[in-house]
Amino acid sequence: MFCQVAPRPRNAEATRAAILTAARERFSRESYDDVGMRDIAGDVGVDAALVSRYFGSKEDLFLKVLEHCGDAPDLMDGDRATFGDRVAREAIFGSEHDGQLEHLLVLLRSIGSAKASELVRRTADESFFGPFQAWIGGSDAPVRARLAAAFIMGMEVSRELTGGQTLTREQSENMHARMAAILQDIIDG
Amino acid sequence: MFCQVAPRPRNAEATRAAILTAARERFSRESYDDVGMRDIAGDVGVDAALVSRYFGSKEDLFLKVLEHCGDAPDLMDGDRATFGDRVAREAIFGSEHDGQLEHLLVLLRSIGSAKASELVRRTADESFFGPFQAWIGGSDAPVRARLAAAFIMGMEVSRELTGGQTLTREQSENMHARMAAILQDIIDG
DNA sequence: CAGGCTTGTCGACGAATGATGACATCGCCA
DNA sequence: TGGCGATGTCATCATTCGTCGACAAGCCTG
Repeated sequence: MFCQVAPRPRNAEATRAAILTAARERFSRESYDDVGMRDIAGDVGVDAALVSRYFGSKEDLFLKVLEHCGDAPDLMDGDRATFGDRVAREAIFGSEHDGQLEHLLVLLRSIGSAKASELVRRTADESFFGPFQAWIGGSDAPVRARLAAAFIMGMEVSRELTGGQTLTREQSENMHARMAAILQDIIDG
Repeated sequence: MFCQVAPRPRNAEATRAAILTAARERFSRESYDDVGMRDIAGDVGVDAALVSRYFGSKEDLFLKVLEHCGDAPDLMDGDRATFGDRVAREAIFGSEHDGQLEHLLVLLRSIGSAKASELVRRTADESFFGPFQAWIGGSDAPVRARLAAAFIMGMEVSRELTGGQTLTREQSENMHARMAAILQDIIDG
C-alpha cells in the first residue's frame, strides 16, 4: 500500500549526469529564465541545492549544457549533396529526439534572455557558425553560411510561431522540397 | 546650481502615450522577462506604480504594444517587384528607427518567454502571418508565406547571434543580393 | 480663494528565484 | 560493526519582481 518510488542510488557521477541531461532537455524547451533550478532538480528527483553544489551556479550549468551540445550529431555529418534535403526534413517535420537541430534549439530558446545571451552568442560563434562556415568553404563562405543558418533558424522560429496550425501533408512536402532546394543552392554557391 | 529636470506636466493622456512608446522601445530591444515595469517607468521619468495603474498589468501593457505594432509601416507596402530588395536591405543593413521590421523584433525578442509566448503567437498569426499569406496569394500561399517569413526572421536572429563580427561592405552587398533574389523567388512562386 | 477631482508618488507586501551553510543519511572500509 | 567520508536534504537568506492601497501634489472650476 505504501508504495513509494525507489530512492535514487547514491552515486554522484550518475546523479551529475542525470542533472545535466535533465537540464539539456529543459533548456531545449524553455528559455534560460523560465528554467528554474528547482525544475531541473525536480525532473531528476533531487533537491535544488544539489544542482547548485554540483555545477556551481545556474550560469555554469547552462554553460555545461552548451558545451555538451557540441557533441551532438551535426548538420555537417552526411552527404553534402543531400544537405538541403536532410536539414529541411528535420526543420519541417522535426525529429523525435536528439535530432541534429536540438542544440540549435537551446541557442534559439535563450537568445532573448539578457543573462544568457552572451554565452549563447559565443557558443553560436564557436561551435556553430565557425565550423559551418569552414565546412561550406569557398570564397563567399561567411555570406553563404549566414544565409543558410538564417534560413534554418528561421524555420525553427516559424514552426514555433505557427505551432498551432499545421499544414496538410501535401503542403508540408511542398515546403520541404522548396526549402531543400533553396538550402542546397546556398550551400553549393 | 540646483539644476533639476523640469517636471513632466500633468497630462494623463500624454503620459500614457509616453509610457506606451517607452514600452514599445524596451520590448523591441529586450525580452518580456527582462523588461521591468520599473525600467519602463524610469524611461518616462515616472513611478512604476503609475504604469500598473494605467495599463492594468504588465501583460496588458505588452498586449497594447503588440496591438500598436499593427500600425507600423508594413512589409507589404511598396512595389511587389522590389519586395526582396527592400526587405533584404532592412534585414541586413538595418534601419535607424521604426523600420518595417521593428514590430517583428518585438515578437522575436519575447518568443522564448513562457509568459509572453502565447500572446506573441496569437499576434504573429493575426497581424503578420495572416495578412502576409493573403498578400502573397496563389495556391501555395501558406507555404510560401512561411518560407519567406522564416527567412526574414532567421536573418534577424542571425544578426543577433553574429552581432559582434561584421561583414565587409562587399560581403554585405553580396548577401543582400542573394537574399533579395531568394525572397523574390519565394514571393513570385 | 477654496473645494474637489485628477495625476502622481511612496512604502510595502507576497511570491518566486538562486544561492548557502548546517544538518541528516547512506555506503564503504578497516 | 563502528566510524568516517561521500551524498543528499532542509531551512533560510537576500534579491527582484509585479502589484496595491494610502497619501501627496497639482490644476481647474465654483
